[in-house]
Amino acid sequence: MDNPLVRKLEHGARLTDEDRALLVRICKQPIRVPAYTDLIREGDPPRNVRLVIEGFAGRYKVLENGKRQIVAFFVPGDMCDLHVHILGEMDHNIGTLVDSLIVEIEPQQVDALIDNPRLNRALWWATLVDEAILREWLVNMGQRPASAQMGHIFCELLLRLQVVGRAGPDSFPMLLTQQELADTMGITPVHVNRVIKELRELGLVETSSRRVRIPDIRKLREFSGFDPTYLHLHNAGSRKPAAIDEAAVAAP
Amino acid sequence: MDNPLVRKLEHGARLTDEDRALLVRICKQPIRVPAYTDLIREGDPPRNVRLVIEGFAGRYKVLENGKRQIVAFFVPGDMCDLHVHILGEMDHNIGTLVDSLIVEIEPQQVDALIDNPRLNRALWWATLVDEAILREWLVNMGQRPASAQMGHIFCELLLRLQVVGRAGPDSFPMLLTQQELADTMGITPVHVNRVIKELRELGLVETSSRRVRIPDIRKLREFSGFDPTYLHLHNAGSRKPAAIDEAAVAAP
DNA sequence: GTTGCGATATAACATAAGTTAATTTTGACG
DNA sequence: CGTCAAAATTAACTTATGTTATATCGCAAC
Repeated sequence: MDNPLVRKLEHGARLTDEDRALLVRICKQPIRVPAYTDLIREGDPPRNVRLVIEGFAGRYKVLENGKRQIVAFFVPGDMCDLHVHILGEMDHNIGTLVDSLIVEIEPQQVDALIDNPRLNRALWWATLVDEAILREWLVNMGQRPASAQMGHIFCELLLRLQVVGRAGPDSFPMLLTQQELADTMGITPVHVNRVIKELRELGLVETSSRRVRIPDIRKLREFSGFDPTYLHLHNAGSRKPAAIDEAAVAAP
Repeated sequence: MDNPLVRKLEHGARLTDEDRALLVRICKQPIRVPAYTDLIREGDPPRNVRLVIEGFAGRYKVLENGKRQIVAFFVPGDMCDLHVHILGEMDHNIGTLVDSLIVEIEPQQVDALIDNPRLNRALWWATLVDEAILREWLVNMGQRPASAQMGHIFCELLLRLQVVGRAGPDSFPMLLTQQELADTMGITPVHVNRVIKELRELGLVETSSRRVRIPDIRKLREFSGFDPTYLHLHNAGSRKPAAIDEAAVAAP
């Protein structure tokens, strides 16, 4: 089972084979979307729900002065709010950051999902985790120096990508440019570069081409103040899927 | 009708008199809670849902080094996540910031709410708006200088308090200390003070004791980049309650 | 393999915000 | 009305991050 949506939602509820089959059915026929393509823009009426199958996308807002803030990442298995249609107007953009495979979920498919109590629970879990991530990003920006903030983002990405089988035990593909990391962290690209250099010199991360390796996740977690509790991967209502490096999720 | 929950949710869905009566019934017998009292702590299993009737509360996280980040305000009419119980463990604290009146909502009351389609829609609306506020705070911290960030927070508070009838046409009670504003903005209290001084000198805000007055909301909005769209107060599925100063919500 | 361009890297300098430490104001209480 | 502690204010100095500019790298297209 390599469906990222199934892999992710296993953490939110105990699913049956039928539940999984329904999820897999929904992921049929993803659309190929090039990098830097907006799926939906600020001001639009919310259309279909989008799900990332492969690739990388982000939510972002652009200010009057042209500055951009990325407020969330979408990795495989992540979808935008199931209930956006309740809001009359998008207040932010969602766009791909790399070439991606995207599924459009139609309203009646959404209904099929939320009419299923286990899937409904799993989807609520995903919503609550998305909010928790937003809160943690706020803590990250508000209280941590840029170096720790950078390390924290790397820890989070490693774990989230491991959950859906898109990362190795100590490394993950880094498809974002330093400019995009800067727009995520609220700092300049020059400073992103300085800070990555610092992490490299401290032996906390290694960067080869398009990949980040974390030789000792415990050290980087300590350095960054990363506590994975907020990702709620050890949820009571779920089984505990394997394939996540235990050091990455262990209680501090 | 002075029930803040009803006033708020009118913006999320068209309610019937019965819906309102149910909401009012739920708000019976609030508990008096002194300032600086935690309602729930990080690590706790989520208990009852909490609703603020009067006063002011906040969500916050505390770091190892003692630093605190406030990640959300609760004004009258705001409640914490209806479905927290899905998560096994709180990943943040919720506590009062001033003397408050709080309602504890029991699970069967929560069920009564979400079994009502209009209220369910209104509560989903509130959830989505809470997320939108988090995103806007992230933009605020990441991309705006502290002075604009401060102004933005004042604009948001004025509007949110007006919605529930707790603010005048151009002013609202400021019950937070500068330390608390600092913990919200991710800056030091000294800098909060500098920045408020700047806003005062620019004629953008006036502070008398325990109150913020905004003589020209248009100017402060412009200065702060505040666009109230993210609060989704002009929602298609709702009526448009009066009592909000139109300059505060008007499209930019 | 060369070319070209975006991404990364680095340097030198500028500034917003942090730190520490007084001083003054405010408001609760006797 | 006077006392006191917490909050607000201000000053002087330090530092993290921003700005601008230039140089190098890496990879895709030829």
